[in-house]
Amino acid sequence: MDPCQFYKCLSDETRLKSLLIIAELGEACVCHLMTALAIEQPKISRHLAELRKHGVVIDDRRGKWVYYQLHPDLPQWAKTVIDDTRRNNRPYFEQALTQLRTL
Amino acid sequence: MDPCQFYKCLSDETRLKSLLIIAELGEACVCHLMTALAIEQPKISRHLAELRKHGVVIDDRRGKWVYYQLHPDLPQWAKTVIDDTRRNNRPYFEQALTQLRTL
DNA sequence: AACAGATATATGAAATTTCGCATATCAATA
DNA sequence: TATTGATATGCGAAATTTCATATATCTGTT
Repeated sequence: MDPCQFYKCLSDETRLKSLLIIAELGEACVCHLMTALAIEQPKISRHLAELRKHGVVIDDRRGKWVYYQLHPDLPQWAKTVIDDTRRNNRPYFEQALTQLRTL
Repeated sequence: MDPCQFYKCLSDETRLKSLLIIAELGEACVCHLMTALAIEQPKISRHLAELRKHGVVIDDRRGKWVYYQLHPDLPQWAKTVIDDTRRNNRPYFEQALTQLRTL
């Protein structure tokens, strides 16, 4: 995992918030992230594809839904970075979590 | 410190390697970074200006040289991210450190 | 097989980032 | 103050990223 490439993955609001939500909940499907972030489906799919392409997440199709999780082989330092960010920036994605609970 | 903005700062090779070198050594001046990374002066200066603009580093002029350090008010989580990256990706910037020692 | 819901991808335009080169600024010293 | 070494910035071109829209794919159901 090239650190610069990893940080490019985190350097977009849609991707970063998606990752933080996925890390917080353990997993999230596309329709959840659409609601949480209030964005269009192609946009979230394209950003998730980017994260998948670089080994940051894996996808898991269950029927019509596709669930995303952090990649289990993500290096420990990268997991630590995500977790550190998640625990210390709650206000950054709190509203997305709140929106998600309306489902 | 907006986490997405912070990661944008880390998402360029010149900026990331500069930051890791600065974190490793405590401080570094522009001419050191030019040698370490083998890049032109205007390029390194512009990237350092970007880091300064977003509160990631501070500059300290001593005579003709300008030394850069991590911003002392950088949030702890951000310092932890940089340090975690530095300790676990030594090969990523090892050659730059080696080049630096030739001075 | 036809259909509907959920997700992925193709494509071209718009926005942003990065770069190279020229030039400006700043500090020490002759 | 003229000069030199070190660093910063202005600017247009090139490269990269992001987006909206349309369309394709995949799955479960009728």
